[in-house]
Amino acid sequence: MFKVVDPVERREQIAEGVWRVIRRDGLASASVRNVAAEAGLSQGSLRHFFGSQSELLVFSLRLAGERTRARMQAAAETAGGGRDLVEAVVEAMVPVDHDRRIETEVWLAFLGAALSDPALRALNDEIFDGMRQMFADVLDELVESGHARPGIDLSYEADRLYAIVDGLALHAIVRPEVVTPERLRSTLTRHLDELCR
Amino acid sequence: MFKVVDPVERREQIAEGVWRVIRRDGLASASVRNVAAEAGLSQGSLRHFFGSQSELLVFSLRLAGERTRARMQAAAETAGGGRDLVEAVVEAMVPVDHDRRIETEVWLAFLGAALSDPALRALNDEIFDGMRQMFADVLDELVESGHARPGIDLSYEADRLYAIVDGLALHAIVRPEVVTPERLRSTLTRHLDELCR
DNA sequence: CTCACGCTAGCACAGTCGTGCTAGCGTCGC
DNA sequence: GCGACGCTAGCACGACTGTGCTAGCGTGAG
Repeated sequence: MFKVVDPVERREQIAEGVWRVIRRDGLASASVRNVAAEAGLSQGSLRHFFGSQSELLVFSLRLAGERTRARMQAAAETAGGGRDLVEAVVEAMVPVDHDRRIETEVWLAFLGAALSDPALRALNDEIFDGMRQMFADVLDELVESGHARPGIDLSYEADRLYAIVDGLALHAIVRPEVVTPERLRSTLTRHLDELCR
Repeated sequence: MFKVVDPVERREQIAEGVWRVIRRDGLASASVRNVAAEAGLSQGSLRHFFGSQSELLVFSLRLAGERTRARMQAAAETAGGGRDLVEAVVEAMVPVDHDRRIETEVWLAFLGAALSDPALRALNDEIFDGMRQMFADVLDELVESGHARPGIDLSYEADRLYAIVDGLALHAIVRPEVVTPERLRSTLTRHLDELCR
Protein backbone atom coordinates (compact mmCIF):
# COMPACT_ATOMS: atom_id res chain seq x y z
CA MET A 1 0.00 0.00 0.00
CA PHE A 2 2.99 2.26 0.44
CA LYS A 3 5.98 2.85 -1.77
CA VAL A 4 8.95 5.13 -1.64
CA VAL A 5 8.81 6.77 -5.01
CA ASP A 6 11.06 9.08 -6.93
CA PRO A 7 9.46 12.48 -6.30
CA VAL A 8 10.50 13.73 -9.73
CA GLU A 9 8.83 10.82 -11.44
CA ARG A 10 5.80 11.24 -9.22
CA ARG A 11 5.41 14.88 -10.11
CA GLU A 12 5.51 13.97 -13.78
CA GLN A 13 2.84 11.32 -13.30
CA ILE A 14 0.64 13.90 -11.60
CA ALA A 15 1.31 16.42 -14.37
CA GLU A 16 0.22 13.86 -16.93
CA GLY A 17 -2.95 13.53 -14.90
CA VAL A 18 -3.39 17.27 -15.29
CA TRP A 19 -3.06 16.84 -19.05
CA ARG A 20 -5.75 14.17 -19.10
CA VAL A 21 -8.14 16.32 -17.08
CA ILE A 22 -7.48 19.31 -19.31
CA ARG A 23 -8.02 17.34 -22.50
CA ARG A 24 -11.22 15.73 -21.19
CA ASP A 25 -12.84 18.61 -19.28
CA GLY A 26 -10.80 21.73 -19.96
CA LEU A 27 -8.36 23.80 -17.98
CA ALA A 28 -11.17 25.15 -15.81
CA SER A 29 -11.72 21.64 -14.46
CA ALA A 30 -8.09 21.16 -13.50
CA SER A 31 -8.83 21.68 -9.82
CA VAL A 32 -6.73 20.13 -7.07
CA ARG A 33 -9.55 17.71 -6.30
CA ASN A 34 -10.09 16.59 -9.88
CA VAL A 35 -6.42 16.14 -10.59
CA ALA A 36 -5.90 14.22 -7.37
CA ALA A 37 -8.76 11.90 -8.29
CA GLU A 38 -7.38 11.47 -11.80
CA ALA A 39 -3.97 10.56 -10.41
CA GLY A 40 -5.49 8.26 -7.77
CA LEU A 41 -4.43 10.38 -4.82
CA SER A 42 -6.04 12.34 -2.04
CA GLN A 43 -5.89 16.10 -1.97
CA GLY A 44 -3.48 16.06 0.96
CA SER A 45 -1.19 13.66 -0.82
CA LEU A 46 -1.10 15.75 -3.95
CA ARG A 47 -0.35 18.80 -1.91
CA HIS A 48 2.73 17.06 -0.58
CA PHE A 49 4.21 17.25 -4.07
CA PHE A 50 2.77 20.59 -5.15
CA GLY A 51 2.45 23.37 -2.60
CA SER A 52 -0.25 25.17 -4.52
CA GLN A 53 -2.49 24.82 -7.52
CA SER A 54 -0.51 27.44 -9.39
CA GLU A 55 2.68 25.43 -8.90
CA LEU A 56 0.90 22.33 -10.18
CA LEU A 57 -0.34 24.01 -13.33
CA VAL A 58 2.91 25.78 -14.09
CA PHE A 59 4.79 22.51 -13.72
CA SER A 60 2.34 20.76 -16.02
CA LEU A 61 2.73 23.35 -18.76
CA ARG A 62 6.50 23.39 -18.35
CA LEU A 63 6.62 19.62 -18.70
CA ALA A 64 4.64 19.75 -21.92
CA GLY A 65 6.96 22.42 -23.28
CA GLU A 66 10.04 20.49 -22.29
CA ARG A 67 8.80 17.28 -23.84
CA THR A 68 8.32 19.09 -27.13
CA ARG A 69 11.65 20.84 -26.89
CA ALA A 70 13.45 17.59 -26.06
CA ARG A 71 11.91 15.91 -29.09
CA MET A 72 12.99 18.80 -31.29
CA GLN A 73 16.50 18.67 -29.88
CA ALA A 74 16.72 14.92 -30.39
CA ALA A 75 15.43 15.26 -33.94
CA ALA A 76 18.00 17.95 -34.65
CA GLU A 77 20.86 15.77 -33.43
CA THR A 78 19.68 12.70 -35.31
CA ALA A 79 18.94 14.43 -38.58
CA GLY A 80 21.55 15.37 -41.09
CA GLY A 81 22.12 18.96 -42.07
CA GLY A 82 20.39 21.28 -44.48
CA ARG A 83 16.81 20.71 -45.35
CA ASP A 84 16.54 17.41 -43.45
CA LEU A 85 17.38 19.28 -40.28
CA VAL A 86 14.68 21.90 -40.77
CA GLU A 87 12.11 19.30 -41.66
CA ALA A 88 12.98 17.13 -38.66
CA VAL A 89 12.72 20.02 -36.22
CA VAL A 90 9.44 21.27 -37.65
CA GLU A 91 8.03 17.77 -37.75
CA ALA A 92 8.90 17.25 -34.08
CA MET A 93 6.83 20.26 -33.09
CA VAL A 94 3.66 19.72 -34.98
CA PRO A 95 0.64 17.63 -33.83
CA VAL A 96 0.68 14.71 -36.21
CA ASP A 97 0.62 11.84 -33.72
CA HIS A 98 -0.81 11.10 -30.30
CA ASP A 99 1.97 12.49 -28.08
CA ARG A 100 2.50 15.64 -30.08
CA ARG A 101 -1.24 16.23 -30.19
CA ILE A 102 -1.48 15.99 -26.41
CA GLU A 103 1.30 18.49 -25.89
CA THR A 104 -0.17 20.90 -28.40
CA GLU A 105 -3.65 20.69 -26.89
CA VAL A 106 -2.24 21.34 -23.44
CA TRP A 107 -0.23 24.27 -24.75
CA LEU A 108 -3.33 25.70 -26.39
CA ALA A 109 -5.44 25.24 -23.28
CA PHE A 110 -2.90 27.22 -21.27
CA LEU A 111 -2.39 29.88 -23.92
CA GLY A 112 -5.52 31.85 -23.16
CA ALA A 113 -5.01 31.63 -19.43
CA ALA A 114 -1.41 32.80 -19.76
CA LEU A 115 -2.62 36.17 -21.01
CA SER A 116 -3.79 37.18 -17.54
CA ASP A 117 -1.76 34.93 -15.23
CA PRO A 118 1.73 36.30 -14.53
CA ALA A 119 3.33 32.93 -13.67
CA LEU A 120 1.93 31.24 -16.76
CA ARG A 121 2.78 34.22 -18.90
CA ALA A 122 6.43 34.18 -17.84
CA LEU A 123 6.69 30.49 -18.61
CA ASN A 124 4.91 30.94 -21.90
CA ASP A 125 7.30 33.70 -22.92
CA GLU A 126 10.20 31.43 -22.07
CA ILE A 127 8.82 28.64 -24.23
CA PHE A 128 8.04 31.07 -27.05
CA ASP A 129 11.53 32.54 -27.06
CA GLY A 130 13.11 29.08 -26.98
CA MET A 131 11.09 27.92 -29.97
CA ARG A 132 11.79 31.10 -31.86
CA GLN A 133 15.51 30.75 -31.26
CA MET A 134 15.45 27.17 -32.46
CA PHE A 135 13.81 28.18 -35.72
CA ALA A 136 16.37 30.92 -36.22
CA ASP A 137 19.27 28.52 -35.56
CA VAL A 138 17.94 25.88 -37.89
CA LEU A 139 17.36 28.32 -40.73
CA ASP A 140 20.79 29.76 -40.13
CA GLU A 141 22.27 26.30 -40.60
CA LEU A 142 20.22 25.92 -43.76
CA VAL A 143 21.85 29.00 -45.24
CA GLU A 144 25.37 28.21 -44.10
CA SER A 145 25.21 24.67 -45.44
CA GLY A 146 24.24 26.10 -48.79
CA HIS A 147 20.85 24.41 -49.02
CA ALA A 148 18.79 27.59 -48.88
CA ARG A 149 17.41 29.38 -51.87
CA PRO A 150 19.86 32.20 -52.55
CA GLY A 151 19.02 35.68 -51.30
CA ILE A 152 16.61 34.78 -48.54
CA ASP A 153 16.11 37.07 -45.54
CA LEU A 154 16.81 34.99 -42.45
CA SER A 155 14.91 37.15 -39.98
CA TYR A 156 11.85 37.31 -42.19
CA GLU A 157 11.88 33.61 -43.00
CA ALA A 158 12.24 32.67 -39.32
CA ASP A 159 9.24 34.82 -38.37
CA ARG A 160 7.23 33.41 -41.25
CA LEU A 161 8.12 29.78 -40.62
CA TYR A 162 7.34 30.05 -36.92
CA ALA A 163 4.01 31.67 -37.74
CA ILE A 164 3.14 28.95 -40.24
CA VAL A 165 4.08 26.16 -37.87
CA ASP A 166 2.12 27.60 -34.95
CA GLY A 167 -0.79 28.55 -37.17
CA LEU A 168 -1.00 25.09 -38.69
CA ALA A 169 -0.60 23.45 -35.28
CA LEU A 170 -3.42 25.60 -33.96
CA HIS A 171 -5.66 24.81 -36.91
CA ALA A 172 -4.92 21.11 -36.63
CA ILE A 173 -6.04 21.16 -33.00
CA VAL A 174 -9.16 23.30 -33.26
CA ARG A 175 -10.35 21.93 -36.61
CA PRO A 176 -8.90 18.45 -37.06
CA GLU A 177 -11.69 17.51 -39.49
CA VAL A 178 -10.41 20.13 -41.92
CA VAL A 179 -6.72 20.38 -41.16
CA THR A 180 -5.70 16.73 -41.09
CA PRO A 181 -2.15 15.54 -40.40
CA GLU A 182 -1.71 14.81 -44.12
CA ARG A 183 -2.82 18.30 -45.10
CA LEU A 184 -0.62 19.80 -42.42
CA ARG A 185 2.43 17.85 -43.59
CA SER A 186 1.79 18.66 -47.22
CA THR A 187 1.52 22.40 -46.55
CA LEU A 188 4.70 22.36 -44.50
CA THR A 189 6.80 20.40 -46.96
CA ARG A 190 5.73 22.64 -49.82
CA HIS A 191 6.72 25.68 -47.85
CA LEU A 192 10.09 24.12 -47.09
CA ASP A 193 10.46 23.34 -50.80
CA GLU A 194 10.14 27.02 -51.59
CA LEU A 195 12.70 27.81 -48.91
CA CYS A 196 15.26 25.42 -50.34
CA ARG A 197 14.73 25.22 -54.05
CA MET B 1 -33.39 55.38 -12.70
CA PHE B 2 -35.15 53.35 -15.37
CA LYS B 3 -34.90 53.36 -19.10
CA VAL B 4 -36.43 51.34 -21.87
CA VAL B 5 -33.45 50.21 -23.84
CA ASP B 6 -32.89 48.33 -27.04
CA PRO B 7 -32.28 44.78 -25.85
CA VAL B 8 -29.91 44.07 -28.73
CA GLU B 9 -27.78 47.08 -27.87
CA ARG B 10 -27.92 46.15 -24.20
CA ARG B 11 -26.68 42.65 -24.88
CA GLU B 12 -23.78 44.06 -26.83
CA GLN B 13 -22.89 46.43 -23.99
CA ILE B 14 -22.87 43.50 -21.60
CA ALA B 15 -20.77 41.42 -23.98
CA GLU B 16 -18.23 44.22 -24.14
CA GLY B 17 -18.16 44.05 -20.35
CA VAL B 18 -17.34 40.37 -20.71
CA TRP B 19 -14.45 41.33 -22.98
CA ARG B 20 -13.10 43.78 -20.42
CA VAL B 21 -13.28 41.22 -17.62
CA ILE B 22 -11.58 38.61 -19.78
CA ARG B 23 -8.78 40.95 -20.81
CA ARG B 24 -8.22 42.13 -17.25
CA ASP B 25 -8.67 38.91 -15.23
CA GLY B 26 -9.01 36.07 -17.71
CA LEU B 27 -11.88 33.93 -18.94
CA ALA B 28 -12.01 32.09 -15.61
CA SER B 29 -13.07 35.35 -13.94
CA ALA B 30 -15.93 35.96 -16.36
CA SER B 31 -18.53 34.89 -13.81
CA VAL B 32 -22.06 36.21 -13.85
CA ARG B 33 -21.35 38.31 -10.78
CA ASN B 34 -18.15 39.84 -12.12
CA VAL B 35 -19.63 40.64 -15.50
CA ALA B 36 -22.73 42.15 -13.92
CA ALA B 37 -20.56 44.36 -11.73
CA GLU B 38 -18.44 45.35 -14.74
CA ALA B 39 -21.56 46.30 -16.68
CA GLY B 40 -23.07 48.11 -13.68
CA LEU B 41 -25.95 45.69 -13.25
CA SER B 42 -27.23 43.27 -10.66
CA GLN B 43 -27.09 39.55 -11.24
CA GLY B 44 -30.83 39.36 -11.66
CA SER B 45 -30.83 42.14 -14.20
CA LEU B 46 -28.12 40.51 -16.25
CA ARG B 47 -30.01 37.27 -16.17
CA HIS B 48 -32.94 39.02 -17.75
CA PHE B 49 -30.86 39.40 -20.92
CA PHE B 50 -28.91 36.16 -20.76
CA GLY B 51 -30.62 33.04 -19.46
CA SER B 52 -27.41 31.31 -18.51
CA GLN B 53 -23.70 31.92 -18.24
CA SER B 54 -23.07 29.73 -21.24
CA GLU B 55 -25.40 31.88 -23.36
CA LEU B 56 -23.57 34.98 -22.15
CA LEU B 57 -20.15 33.66 -23.07
CA VAL B 58 -21.20 32.25 -26.41
CA PHE B 59 -22.79 35.55 -27.33
CA SER B 60 -19.65 37.42 -26.32
CA LEU B 61 -17.42 35.27 -28.50
CA ARG B 62 -19.85 35.44 -31.40
CA LEU B 63 -19.92 39.22 -31.18
CA ALA B 64 -16.13 39.38 -31.30
CA GLY B 65 -16.11 37.10 -34.33
CA GLU B 66 -18.78 39.10 -36.08
CA ARG B 67 -17.06 42.41 -35.46
CA THR B 68 -13.94 41.02 -37.11
CA ARG B 69 -15.88 39.50 -39.96
CA ALA B 70 -17.80 42.72 -40.56
CA ARG B 71 -14.56 44.68 -40.71
CA MET B 72 -13.14 42.21 -43.21
CA GLN B 73 -16.27 42.41 -45.31
CA ALA B 74 -16.25 46.19 -45.28
CA ALA B 75 -12.58 46.24 -46.21
CA ALA B 76 -13.25 43.87 -49.07
CA GLU B 77 -16.00 46.06 -50.46
CA THR B 78 -14.03 49.26 -50.12
CA ALA B 79 -10.78 47.94 -51.51
CA GLY B 80 -10.10 47.52 -55.18
CA GLY B 81 -9.35 44.15 -56.66
CA GLY B 82 -6.20 42.07 -56.86
CA ARG B 83 -3.53 42.50 -54.30
CA ASP B 84 -5.18 45.49 -52.59
CA LEU B 85 -8.14 43.27 -51.80
CA VAL B 86 -6.04 40.55 -50.22
CA GLU B 87 -4.06 43.06 -48.23
CA ALA B 88 -7.18 44.87 -47.00
CA VAL B 89 -8.84 41.65 -45.84
CA VAL B 90 -5.74 40.37 -44.09
CA GLU B 91 -5.12 43.76 -42.51
CA ALA B 92 -8.68 43.83 -41.14
CA MET B 93 -8.13 40.57 -39.30
CA VAL B 94 -4.82 41.14 -37.64
CA PRO B 95 -4.24 42.81 -34.23
CA VAL B 96 -2.51 46.03 -35.16
CA ASP B 97 -4.72 48.52 -33.36
CA HIS B 98 -6.83 48.68 -30.21
CA ASP B 99 -10.10 47.22 -31.48
CA ARG B 100 -8.51 44.40 -33.44
CA ARG B 101 -6.28 43.58 -30.49
CA ILE B 102 -9.30 43.28 -28.18
CA GLU B 103 -11.10 40.95 -30.55
CA THR B 104 -8.03 38.79 -31.02
CA GLU B 105 -7.35 38.55 -27.29
CA VAL B 106 -10.94 37.54 -26.67
CA TRP B 107 -10.77 34.96 -29.44
CA LEU B 108 -7.57 33.55 -27.97
CA ALA B 109 -9.00 33.42 -24.44
CA PHE B 110 -11.92 31.39 -25.73
CA LEU B 111 -9.83 29.16 -27.96
CA GLY B 112 -8.56 26.87 -25.23
CA ALA B 113 -11.96 26.64 -23.58
CA ALA B 114 -13.60 25.78 -26.90
CA LEU B 115 -11.64 22.53 -27.05
CA SER B 116 -13.79 20.98 -24.33
CA ASP B 117 -17.00 23.03 -24.43
CA PRO B 118 -19.42 21.84 -27.13
CA ALA B 119 -21.26 25.16 -27.52
CA LEU B 120 -18.05 27.15 -27.82
CA ARG B 121 -16.54 24.56 -30.09
CA ALA B 122 -19.46 24.70 -32.53
CA LEU B 123 -19.24 28.47 -32.64
CA ASN B 124 -15.50 28.35 -33.05
CA ASP B 125 -15.79 25.94 -35.95
CA GLU B 126 -18.29 28.27 -37.58
CA ILE B 127 -15.92 31.23 -37.24
CA PHE B 128 -13.00 29.16 -38.47
CA ASP B 129 -14.83 27.97 -41.55
CA GLY B 130 -16.03 31.48 -42.34
CA MET B 131 -12.53 32.88 -42.15
CA ARG B 132 -11.11 30.05 -44.20
CA GLN B 133 -13.70 30.58 -46.90
CA MET B 134 -12.96 34.28 -47.01
CA PHE B 135 -9.27 33.60 -47.58
CA ALA B 136 -10.09 31.15 -50.34
CA ASP B 137 -12.42 33.64 -52.05
CA VAL B 138 -9.96 36.47 -51.86
CA LEU B 139 -7.10 34.40 -53.28
CA ASP B 140 -9.42 33.16 -55.98
CA GLU B 141 -10.10 36.73 -56.99
CA LEU B 142 -6.37 37.41 -56.96
CA VAL B 143 -5.84 34.68 -59.54
CA GLU B 144 -8.82 35.56 -61.71
CA SER B 145 -7.87 39.21 -61.83
CA GLY B 146 -4.43 38.16 -63.07
CA HIS B 147 -2.48 39.64 -60.17
CA ALA B 148 -1.23 36.33 -58.81
CA ARG B 149 2.15 34.87 -59.56
CA PRO B 150 1.53 32.33 -62.34
CA GLY B 151 1.23 28.68 -61.44
CA ILE B 152 0.23 29.02 -57.82
CA ASP B 153 -1.81 26.31 -56.07
CA LEU B 154 -4.89 28.00 -54.66
CA SER B 155 -5.72 25.40 -52.04
CA TYR B 156 -2.18 25.32 -50.74
CA GLU B 157 -1.81 29.09 -50.70
CA ALA B 158 -5.09 29.54 -48.86
CA ASP B 159 -4.04 27.08 -46.17
CA ARG B 160 -0.66 28.70 -45.87
CA LEU B 161 -1.95 32.27 -45.79
CA TYR B 162 -4.54 31.46 -43.15
CA ALA B 163 -1.88 29.72 -41.05
CA ILE B 164 0.48 32.68 -41.34
CA VAL B 165 -2.21 35.19 -40.44
CA ASP B 166 -3.43 33.22 -37.41
CA GLY B 167 0.12 32.37 -36.36
CA LEU B 168 1.23 35.98 -36.54
CA ALA B 169 -1.92 37.17 -34.77
CA LEU B 170 -1.30 34.66 -32.01
CA HIS B 171 2.33 35.68 -31.67
CA ALA B 172 1.43 39.36 -31.63
CA ILE B 173 -0.93 38.74 -28.72
CA VAL B 174 1.17 36.42 -26.58
CA ARG B 175 4.51 38.15 -27.24
CA PRO B 176 3.83 41.76 -28.20
CA GLU B 177 7.32 42.81 -27.11
CA VAL B 178 8.81 40.64 -29.85
CA VAL B 179 6.11 40.56 -32.52
CA THR B 180 5.22 44.24 -32.82
CA PRO B 181 2.60 45.57 -35.22
CA GLU B 182 5.37 46.83 -37.53
CA ARG B 183 7.06 43.43 -37.62
CA LEU B 184 3.72 41.76 -38.19
CA ARG B 185 2.86 44.06 -41.08
CA SER B 186 6.26 43.69 -42.63
CA THR B 187 6.11 39.89 -42.54
CA LEU B 188 2.65 39.89 -44.06
CA THR B 189 3.37 42.31 -46.88
CA ARG B 190 6.50 40.41 -47.85
CA HIS B 191 4.52 37.20 -48.00
CA LEU B 192 1.92 38.89 -50.18
CA ASP B 193 4.71 40.19 -52.39
CA GLU B 194 5.80 36.63 -53.06
CA LEU B 195 2.22 35.68 -53.83
CA CYS B 196 1.84 38.42 -56.40
CA ARG B 197 5.25 39.01 -57.80
C1' DC C 1 -55.82 57.34 -14.94
C1' DT C 2 -54.60 52.72 -14.65
C1' DC C 3 -52.96 48.48 -15.69
C1' DA C 4 -49.43 45.41 -17.79
C1' DC C 5 -44.95 44.41 -18.05
C1' DG C 6 -40.04 45.27 -19.13
C1' DC C 7 -36.61 45.76 -16.13
C1' DT C 8 -34.14 45.80 -11.75
C1' DA C 9 -32.47 44.31 -7.30
C1' DG C 10 -30.93 41.08 -4.21
C1' DC C 11 -31.42 36.99 -1.43
C1' DA C 12 -31.19 31.65 -0.91
C1' DC C 13 -29.58 27.38 -2.17
C1' DA C 14 -26.50 23.73 -3.19
C1' DG C 15 -22.26 22.91 -5.07
C1' DT C 16 -17.14 23.53 -5.91
C1' DC C 17 -13.06 25.76 -4.99
C1' DG C 18 -7.96 26.43 -2.71
C1' DT C 19 -5.79 25.88 1.30
C1' DG C 20 -4.49 24.72 6.12
C1' DC C 21 -4.64 21.30 9.33
C1' DT C 22 -4.24 16.97 12.10
C1' DA C 23 -3.70 12.09 12.53
C1' DG C 24 -1.73 8.06 11.22
C1' DC C 25 0.37 4.63 8.12
C1' DG C 26 4.61 2.15 6.50
C1' DT C 27 9.47 2.19 5.47
C1' DC C 28 14.18 3.35 6.14
C1' DG C 29 18.47 4.67 8.93
C1' DC C 30 20.49 3.80 13.19
C1' DG D 1 14.02 -2.58 18.00
C1' DC D 2 12.94 2.02 17.42
C1' DG D 3 12.70 6.62 16.31
C1' DA D 4 12.44 9.83 12.22
C1' DC D 5 10.07 11.01 8.43
C1' DG D 6 8.27 10.58 3.71
C1' DC D 7 3.88 9.92 2.43
C1' DT D 8 -1.15 9.47 2.74
C1' DA D 9 -5.87 10.45 3.97
C1' DG D 10 -9.51 13.37 4.82
C1' DC D 11 -11.86 16.97 7.28
C1' DA D 12 -12.84 22.19 8.09
C1' DC D 13 -12.97 26.75 6.75
C1' DG D 14 -14.23 30.73 4.15
C1' DA D 15 -14.80 32.23 -0.42
C1' DC D 16 -16.89 31.94 -4.77
C1' DT D 17 -19.86 29.85 -8.23
C1' DG D 18 -24.56 29.31 -11.36
C1' DT D 19 -29.13 29.43 -10.94
C1' DG D 20 -33.92 30.01 -9.19
C1' DC D 21 -36.79 32.96 -6.89
C1' DT D 22 -39.61 36.92 -5.14
C1' DA D 23 -40.65 41.71 -4.70
C1' DG D 24 -41.00 46.01 -6.51
C1' DC D 25 -39.90 50.09 -9.38
C1' DG D 26 -41.03 53.08 -13.47
C1' DT D 27 -42.61 53.66 -18.03
C1' DG D 28 -45.51 53.05 -21.89
C1' DA D 29 -50.14 51.48 -23.83
C1' DG D 30 -55.04 51.38 -23.35
